[in-house]
Amino acid sequence: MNLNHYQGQHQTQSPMTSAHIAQTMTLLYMTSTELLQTIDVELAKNPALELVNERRCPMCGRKLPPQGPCPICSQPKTMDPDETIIFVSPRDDFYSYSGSGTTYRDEDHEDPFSSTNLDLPTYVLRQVAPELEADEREIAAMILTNLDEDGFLDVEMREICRFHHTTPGKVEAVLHKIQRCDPLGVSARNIEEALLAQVDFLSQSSEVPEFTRRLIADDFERLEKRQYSELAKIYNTSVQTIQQAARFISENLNPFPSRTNWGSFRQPNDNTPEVFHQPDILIYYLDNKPGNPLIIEIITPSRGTLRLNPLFKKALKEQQGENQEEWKKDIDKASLLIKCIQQRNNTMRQLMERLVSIQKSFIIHGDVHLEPLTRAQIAEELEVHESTISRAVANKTVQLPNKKIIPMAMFFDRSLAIRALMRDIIENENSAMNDTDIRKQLQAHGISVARRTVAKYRAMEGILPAHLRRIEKFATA
DNA sequence: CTATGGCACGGATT
DNA sequence: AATCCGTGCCATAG
Repeated sequence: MNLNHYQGQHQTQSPMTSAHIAQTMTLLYMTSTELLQTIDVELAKNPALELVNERRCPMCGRKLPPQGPCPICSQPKTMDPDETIIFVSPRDDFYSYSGSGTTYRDEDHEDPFSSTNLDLPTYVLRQVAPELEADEREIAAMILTNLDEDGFLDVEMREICRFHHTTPGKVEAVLHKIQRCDPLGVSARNIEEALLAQVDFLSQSSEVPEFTRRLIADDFERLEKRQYSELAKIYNTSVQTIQQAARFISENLNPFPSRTNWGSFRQPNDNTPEVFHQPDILIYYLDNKPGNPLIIEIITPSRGTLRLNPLFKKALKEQQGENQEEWKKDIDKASLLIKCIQQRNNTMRQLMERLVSIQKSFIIHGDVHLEPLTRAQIAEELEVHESTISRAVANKTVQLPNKKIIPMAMFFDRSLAIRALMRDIIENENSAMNDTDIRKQLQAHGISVARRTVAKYRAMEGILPAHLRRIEKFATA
């Protein structure tokens, strides 16, 4: 409520312009990682914008200690488990909070933000350089300057060899070392290579399911097409084993590692499995104790507080130079950005407030409890345009109390609950049921879907058809 | 003959 | 306007 004071001031002073709306839309569409990059770019080229080394709560404006969220806004008033606390949290420990570990190595204790100040080639070169001989460094430099926007190698091996008068073997060796840097898999020649680098790294510290490496290396095409039963035959193993590996791959590996910190906006039409590393929103129990109130933390990237540079403003007033027009523009742009970021935070907060209150039991108890919900419904309740909600949801990810990172769009999945229920039914079946039987079971739970739809859901969940399940589950019965 | 997957259509959603 | 999703119809494998 005090928030409205804070925001209202700005809004009444200068009414919405079309530029304002346009920028709010763009910012809303961005994930917190992308927002961070945008702010960095803007800081670099706009002298009117200033980053002061002082953290302030984005909601109430209070000064904050160097670490952590606003102690007032994030403080629950009661310990009532029905209470939820929502706050916008300025964070700079971008790499550590998601806990995924795939893209960040502990070895380099550099300031995590060194990566955002450097460009990708320099950042990677600094990591490998100590391990390389002088001639190898030149090769590494050539490799790193020939990366495409996704961090993939965009030059033929032959060309590198010719240029440096060296053997493919030597280039391979350098390439291999580079690929083991952060972001893991950078400079790969294809997705498979990037994934393999990550598998190798993960298998040092944790268990990786059987066949994972071989699947990526030898049968990536079939894997992408999800031909699990075929693969099972080739590897002479059960379909479950293959599915486990596939699941591991899509949950833990990132086909475009360089996008996590560097890449430009992602293409939504990828058919490659999506992987999420840096959530935009965290949901957890207070003190991580189930039963405690839920905490909703909306991440906004910051290393300090953005504001208009007061010196710059003063200089503008005093000096009547010919640059005045330019400077005026800079100031307008800077204040616009600041305002739009506030608006973005505000919208996200309102959205999450509704979303959590509707889907609370999904968050706590799992997939089966997801309420059917459309973006349009939320838009109506919040009295904003549908497209606003669409943008706010698009590309965002949420970390649930069980540490799973899911796309925010999952809150609007119409069939998730049904599919989860279907899973349950099939897991507890006494004999392999065909799709028609499953349909009947679902109907008993008050859900009526067509037989054909059951088949589709089964396929989505990677569950085998009845006659194959008979063999897998009820062997020779 | 039965169970399932492919294709395509239409309505809902974004 | 574009995309997603549930469904019906039909071919085919078992």
